[in-house]
Amino acid sequence: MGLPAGGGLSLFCPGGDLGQPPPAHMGIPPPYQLDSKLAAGLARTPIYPFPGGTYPYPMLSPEMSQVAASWHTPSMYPISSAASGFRSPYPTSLPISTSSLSSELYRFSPTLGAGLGLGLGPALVPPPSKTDIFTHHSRSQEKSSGSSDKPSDGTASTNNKDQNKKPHIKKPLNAFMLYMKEMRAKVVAECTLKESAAINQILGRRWHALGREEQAKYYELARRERQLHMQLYPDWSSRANTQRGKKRKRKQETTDGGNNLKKCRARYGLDQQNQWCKPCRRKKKCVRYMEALAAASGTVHLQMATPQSPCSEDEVKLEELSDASSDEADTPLNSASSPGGLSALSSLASPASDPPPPARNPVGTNPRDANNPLSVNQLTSQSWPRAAQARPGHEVISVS
DNA sequence: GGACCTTTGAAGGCT
DNA sequence: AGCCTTCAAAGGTCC
Repeated sequence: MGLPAGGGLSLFCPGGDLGQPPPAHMGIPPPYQLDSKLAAGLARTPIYPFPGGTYPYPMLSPEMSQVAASWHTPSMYPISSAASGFRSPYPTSLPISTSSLSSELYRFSPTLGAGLGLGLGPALVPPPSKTDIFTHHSRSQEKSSGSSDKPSDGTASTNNKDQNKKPHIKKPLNAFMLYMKEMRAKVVAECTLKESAAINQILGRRWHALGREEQAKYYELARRERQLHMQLYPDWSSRANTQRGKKRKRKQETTDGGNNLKKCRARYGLDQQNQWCKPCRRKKKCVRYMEALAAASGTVHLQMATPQSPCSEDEVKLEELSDASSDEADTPLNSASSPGGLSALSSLASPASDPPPPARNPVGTNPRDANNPLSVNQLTSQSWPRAAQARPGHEVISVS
């Protein structure tokens, strides 16, 4: 990678000195610093030409808010009808007390967001899209429930059908999902990107670049989302979704130890597809990774790097990972300029699935990271969190 | 038609 | 208690 490793670019999460830390559940990360590698990674991807790796457009710009607000007038969000085209997250045929819940249905109400002082209400209620036109359960539900035949039709009949079929009640959106929904269109428009995977990477970075206050808004919205969801579906639990017979993803069905991650993509990124193995180019199982797994033979010795700083530890981890992959490819993962490296770094610098307390230690100094002896799974999971997520079998990176 | 990718966060299960 | 897994959204891509 010919990218400058340095550049002196460091990204600081603003708002580090906010007087009122958000609730622990909000998972607001502490001010984090991305090292030069990550900075380079942020700036690297030619398909995401953000100057300096940062997104040049402000969050929730007035135009955006106005445009978004114009999408929904109060009449557009009848709770009992999705015929307006607004994508209701909840089956509209449910007995919802609009009087009691109207203030809670911020996703249905353009005013609640503003009432919260969040300025996000409109953004959470984007105009209907082709897949977004019917319900919160636009895709998988339509797929699973077969209700996609007439998504834009009146909801009453369709919902009755869904009710008969015990419609799939989706999880409430978390803060990041809300943020994604709001910002995706902008990113798509500005980057002329359409692939969600790439867009989500950008959104993930931008999410971390958000200030605490900005993130707090989304956490608050997510919290209300959950509250509303609980009110609407008191008996619902996320487990119900997993038990509804919904088809598991293929990667989870595989019995290859869950080690079917597309490693080349993660390691080399979209801009280095020439480094990918052939199966990866065809979105198949990564043979390199499978070979590495076979070579690893299940014994791994990942030594915990002495965390001098989050960045240095990230670098060490990346070097370890690059060492682990050195037998698979010529280009190690030391530049962090690939989405994989960036992903790893970005995830390392993120609260990820471990929402930190407001005063959470930086990655690597977190008691969970340093004080506790890390298992291989832990370390690999931290190094490649999403990869670990996609690997039920907890793939092991051989470093020894 | 469905899985996959990719992101973060929430929740539940498991150890 | 802590870790792990799954699923939320999105749309292009591949099989």
